[in-house]
Amino acid sequence: MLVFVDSYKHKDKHKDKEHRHKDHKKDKERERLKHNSDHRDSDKKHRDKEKLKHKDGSDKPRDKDKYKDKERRKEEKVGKMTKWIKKQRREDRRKTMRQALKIVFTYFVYASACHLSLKFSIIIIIFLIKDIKPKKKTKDKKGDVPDGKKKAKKEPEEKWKWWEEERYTDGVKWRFLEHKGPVFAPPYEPIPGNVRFYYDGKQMKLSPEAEEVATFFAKMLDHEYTTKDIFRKNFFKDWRKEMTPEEKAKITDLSKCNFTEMSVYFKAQSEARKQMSKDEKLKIKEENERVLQEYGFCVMDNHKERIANFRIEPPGLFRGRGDHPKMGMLKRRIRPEDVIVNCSKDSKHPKPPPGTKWKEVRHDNKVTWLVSWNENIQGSIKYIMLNPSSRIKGEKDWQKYETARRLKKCVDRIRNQYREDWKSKEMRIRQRAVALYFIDKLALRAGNEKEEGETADTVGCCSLRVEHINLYPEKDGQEFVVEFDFLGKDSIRYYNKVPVEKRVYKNVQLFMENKQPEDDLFDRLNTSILNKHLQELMDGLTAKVFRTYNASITLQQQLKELTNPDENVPAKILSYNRANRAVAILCNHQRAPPKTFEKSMQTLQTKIDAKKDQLSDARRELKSAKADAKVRRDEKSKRAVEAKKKAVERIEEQLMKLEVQATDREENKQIALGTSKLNYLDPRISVAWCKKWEIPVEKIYNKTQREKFAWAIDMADDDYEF
DNA sequence: ACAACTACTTAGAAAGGCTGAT
DNA sequence: ATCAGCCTTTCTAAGTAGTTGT
Repeated sequence: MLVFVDSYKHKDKHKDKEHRHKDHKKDKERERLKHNSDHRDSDKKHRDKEKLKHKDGSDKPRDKDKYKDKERRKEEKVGKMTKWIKKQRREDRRKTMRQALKIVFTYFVYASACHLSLKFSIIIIIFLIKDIKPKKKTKDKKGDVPDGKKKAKKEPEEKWKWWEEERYTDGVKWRFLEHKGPVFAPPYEPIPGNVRFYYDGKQMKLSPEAEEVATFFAKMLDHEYTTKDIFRKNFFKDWRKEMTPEEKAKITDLSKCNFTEMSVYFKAQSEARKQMSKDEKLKIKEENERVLQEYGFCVMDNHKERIANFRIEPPGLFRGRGDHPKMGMLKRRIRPEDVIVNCSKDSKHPKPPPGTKWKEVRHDNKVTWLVSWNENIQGSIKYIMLNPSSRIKGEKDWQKYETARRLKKCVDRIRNQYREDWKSKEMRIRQRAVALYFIDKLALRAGNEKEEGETADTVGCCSLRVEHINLYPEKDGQEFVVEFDFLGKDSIRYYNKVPVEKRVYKNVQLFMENKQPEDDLFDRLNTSILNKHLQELMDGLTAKVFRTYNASITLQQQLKELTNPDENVPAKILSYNRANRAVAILCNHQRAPPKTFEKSMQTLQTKIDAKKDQLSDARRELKSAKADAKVRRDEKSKRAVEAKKKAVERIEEQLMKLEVQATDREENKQIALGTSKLNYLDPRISVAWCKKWEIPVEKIYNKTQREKFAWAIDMADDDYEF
């Protein structure tokens, strides 16, 4: 909670903006509440309470220019907004009119065909038209949506700026929560009779239960998973559990099972799906949209918020990452009876599908999830939660970066501290200090201990084993080199050779003494000891804060270093990507090189070559035009020279762009930028950079990312310092 | 002190779908 | 109109870290 005191101080200069904004907003709120007058009394009470909370804050003198500038920007915005709203209303009226005309027309066609009387017709028409408008109103009421959201498919007229409101401080996550519950996986559709399964060369009809599990395997037949022993063993064991006694008796060897017809059938199905007509595709799209509108949103504290994963995971075969001991196991189908629903007491509770019951309905506002269920592979709990653009996720994200910024203020002290601790008499303190040094310097993850045999064998810092490191007194001209080679999260390999300080080197040497390769390097340390220590050094400090801090500070430094003010926009963006890349490398965010990488690189090179040819042609033409102009000395040839010059410049620029693109892509071959961008880089750094160099923020963040980082885009100025 | 449980963030792969070239 | 190639979205596994119970 203390975290926010800080951030609020920082926000002082935004405050006047907030106030003006709020008045405007209040009016809107009032209007909306009028519309929703029948919507839950208690809810309204909360809102009133909330409103009271927001009234505090004082006006402090501040930088005049900035103030003016902001005001101007805001006015522009508001002006645009009203224009937009008006336009929407106009369009709505037109739409209504068109709708009415259509109904009348349709009716008349029908009426004349049926020879109905005019009087009767008029009554009917009046009735029909009357129905157009009220219908909309009921819709608005129901969804608790600021109107315009549904009518206009584009952006709703004004996004809720939750970051300008006060937060809950008492561990309460919400006061009101209403949703429709999860969407369940569609029931199993048996395959047609002509798609057969063979056991030991003979056709065999499977019971629906066994057949369903067989199809899971058949769908994965092309994947190398299905060739792995553990996968096959786990699958077969779980499959047999679904078989009838007869099937069980007969099917005893997986290698005698022939799933090819099923596999071919599913491939044909997906092919057919691709070949569907536009109309059919549109229909599916519309249906998906309908489901999204119904189940994809919830109401949390008076605001409609997007849900991240409203669909319950369908049954299938578990696919772990890396060498997972449980790969191939059957992930069972989740039924309403497995599901716990969380919502507020005074909300309209979601209904379980007809004839079913929820496992439980609870009203716990100390948590953020809407739905949970137990998963059968690891025995863990799965949740349905909100989208990253939601208040509840955004606040937390913002808070995360504020904690990292607080670390920035005391990181020197902490670094000095752990350097001191390398000399400690106590082994546990030295281990702690060395581990922390690695976490800080190399951005390693904390490394919780894991239950053996339950998951793939991966490690983080605290769980490193002797076998994961090698020591070299000297390597490649550097002294005291530690070589790391281990599998980290998602079984991604971490390989790095780092020269370290002598003291660290000696310590590691000592930690490794008299140990087997499979022994823990830090035998006196675990994540909870480390985090407890960190907590003492700074409120809210944990191991992962170092990753966030180092990632963000690296981005900021790299941007300062790499951005060349004289370069054009694409070149600046390349610099941004390079800064981003430096972070991704630090955090070891890797990806499998795209399957089409070589090819796409080649086509790009072809394009570059073609562009080069084009450029030399253009240059030649320019030369001859110049020569021509020298001889002729008339207006026309002069103009021709100018035109050629322009053409050359244009082509030069295009070539530049392509070359930049090629460099960017090549450097990005095995590196994934997305993860750091989404989870480690304070978005305000990027936003500030964009503003400073007048780069449209869309060049850096796509639509989803802009939604997630709306708070940062709104509040960061060009001079923001992490 | 620790193990087990819970809640939430971080992660890469795969699927989906858009777009510009042909 | 089609299709490849790319970016976006979805999916859900795999982490971190706090809490609870023994």
